[in-house]
Amino acid sequence: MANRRPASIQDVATAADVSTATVSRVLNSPGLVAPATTAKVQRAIQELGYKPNLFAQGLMTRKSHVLGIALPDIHGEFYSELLRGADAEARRLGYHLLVASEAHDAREQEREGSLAFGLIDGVAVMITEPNESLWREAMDASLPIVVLDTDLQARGVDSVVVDNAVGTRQATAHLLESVAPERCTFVGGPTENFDSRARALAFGESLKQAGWEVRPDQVVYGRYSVEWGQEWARTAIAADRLAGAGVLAGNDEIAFGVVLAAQDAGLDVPRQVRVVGFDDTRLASLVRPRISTVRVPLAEVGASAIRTLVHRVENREAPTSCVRLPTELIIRESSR
Amino acid sequence: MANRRPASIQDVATAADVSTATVSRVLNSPGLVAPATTAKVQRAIQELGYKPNLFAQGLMTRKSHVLGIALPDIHGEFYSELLRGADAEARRLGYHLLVASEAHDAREQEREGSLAFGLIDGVAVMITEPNESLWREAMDASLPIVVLDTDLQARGVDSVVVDNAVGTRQATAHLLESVAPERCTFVGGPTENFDSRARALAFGESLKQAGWEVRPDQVVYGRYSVEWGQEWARTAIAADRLAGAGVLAGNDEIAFGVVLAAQDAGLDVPRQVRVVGFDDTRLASLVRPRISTVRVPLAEVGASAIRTLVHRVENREAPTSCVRLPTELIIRESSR
DNA sequence: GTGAAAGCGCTAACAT
DNA sequence: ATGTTAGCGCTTTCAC
Repeated sequence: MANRRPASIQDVATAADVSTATVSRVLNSPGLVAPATTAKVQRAIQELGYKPNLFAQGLMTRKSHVLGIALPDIHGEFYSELLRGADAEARRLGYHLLVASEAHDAREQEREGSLAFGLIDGVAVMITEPNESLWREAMDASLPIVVLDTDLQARGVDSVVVDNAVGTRQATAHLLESVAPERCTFVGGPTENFDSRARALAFGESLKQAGWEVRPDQVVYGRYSVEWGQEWARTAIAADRLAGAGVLAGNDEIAFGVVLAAQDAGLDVPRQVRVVGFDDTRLASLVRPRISTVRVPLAEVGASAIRTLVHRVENREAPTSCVRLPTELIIRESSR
Repeated sequence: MANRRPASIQDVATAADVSTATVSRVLNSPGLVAPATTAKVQRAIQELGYKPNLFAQGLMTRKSHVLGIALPDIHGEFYSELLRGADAEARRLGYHLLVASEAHDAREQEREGSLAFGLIDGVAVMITEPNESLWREAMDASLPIVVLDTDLQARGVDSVVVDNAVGTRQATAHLLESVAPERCTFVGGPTENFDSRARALAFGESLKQAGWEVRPDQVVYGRYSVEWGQEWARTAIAADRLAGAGVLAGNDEIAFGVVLAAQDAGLDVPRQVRVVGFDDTRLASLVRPRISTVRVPLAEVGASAIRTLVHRVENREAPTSCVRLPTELIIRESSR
């Protein structure tokens, strides 16, 4: 408990009766040093409980093995799952993860730099809406960067995106099996949100292919919340347009909101209203009726981001990449 | 874009025609330097876009302003909310957060040290079950540490815990208003889990005060999952013991599982079965019937942990503290 | 009020 | 195969 200053490389060198360079070599380029010496050094390291000082190491190598990840929010199934995937992958690759949710104080960040730039080797930032601030900062710092949710490959930035189109098309087609195109609606999240727009677009195209030109009220935007789903559903009920309708929601929460409102109005799901969500979060499979949804491999998105970032960090000159992750319709009780 | 090596303190000193010491003072002890000089230096800093190198800084000061947080898992409403609170508070206090979920590879960790010890100024670790490994490592590193969910104040470790007893008593009393003590059951999480045990204990005591000595089958342990709730409820139904019963669940997921199983068996909640959950996660207020629950201030737990940790970091000699956060019964539809 | 100089602990040439 | 040495960029005495 009477803890002294931790052992330095010099202490080890002295104890093993070699130079600090040799100790360093044993750690960083084994094979460059004779087996006998290595053994001596290892023993000294063991005995002294030596751990390299990461600051000194970073000062020389300019690497910290810490990666930043900036998310719009850190909360909820969605981000939480993404973060889990990122964390696991980072660990697997020998890196640590520094988190930052942008939500908390937009201006505070501007001032100080939300992530410990200078300390991290690279950063994964999720950009769900047009918003230059953070990634510009990163570019300025010429820090390795990968963006989530936006394809910036053309601008020379590694990207990881979700293939919203495929899943949306599957879901829409599925809805069209039992609902006429003019009775289908996409109830999305925020207008500005990239995913929202991409899903809305694919939804519209699918209807068009089915020979129907979408009316404006068939694609609506709101928020990613249960409340918004309920809100929309209530107005639809008021206009007597929910019974017999098919709904593709922007995420599972919205879908659940629609289900709730429908049930409150005495409408049976799926018999009278068919609902499909998006993301395949836990909520969708927990509630009754279980909600059909377009599965998004959230953990894999996080993992891919980290994998891409690490590759960039260790290989600054590699060509810019864009990983596109698949989505897939999961049919449950809410739509059949 | 043709980014050169970032400006160093030396560059600034040269540009401002002062010594590096002065630049350092301007940054770290303003007031020690003349206004005119300060201005000159500030300008140079501005023009060169100078940012102190955190490694060099850390090497001298032995502080990184990075805090570690180790959670059993990073996923789900519970941890996610806790993490959110921690992140916000850390940012507020000028620190960054390095996350680590212990779940992923117990042995991997052992080898390399899961958190970047040596890089972080302190660590908050959540200990939900007896498990020495991580916190022992931290103690060895004589790193400031705060534990969550376990009161280790007596052992000289700052702690942040939740007052399970109060909420549990409230919940039990509430159940007893409409259910006989012999018909009440606590359906907990893992046996080893500290919260589980504390809640079970308080549950037992409450019944005792109501004049009833709990039977062994009135306190059961399992997992923190919907499935476990269903599982337990099904066996209770099979034994015809669920109708007319009151259930205090170890968390909201278990509670929801019980509700689901009850409904599947044609039992009405709350009329025939009264259910109270724990934690007050989003799930509890989303589903129907809305689930009564004992609210745990998760975000505040995270925030408190960080606050305590920062205090310890900046004040190593302060007396050991234990923050006890209140819990509170929230009555919703599932129990009235 | 400011400068000179000594490290913090490490890695990476360059010698040997 | 190993030792010597020169920094990496910063803070902090100690002089002036």
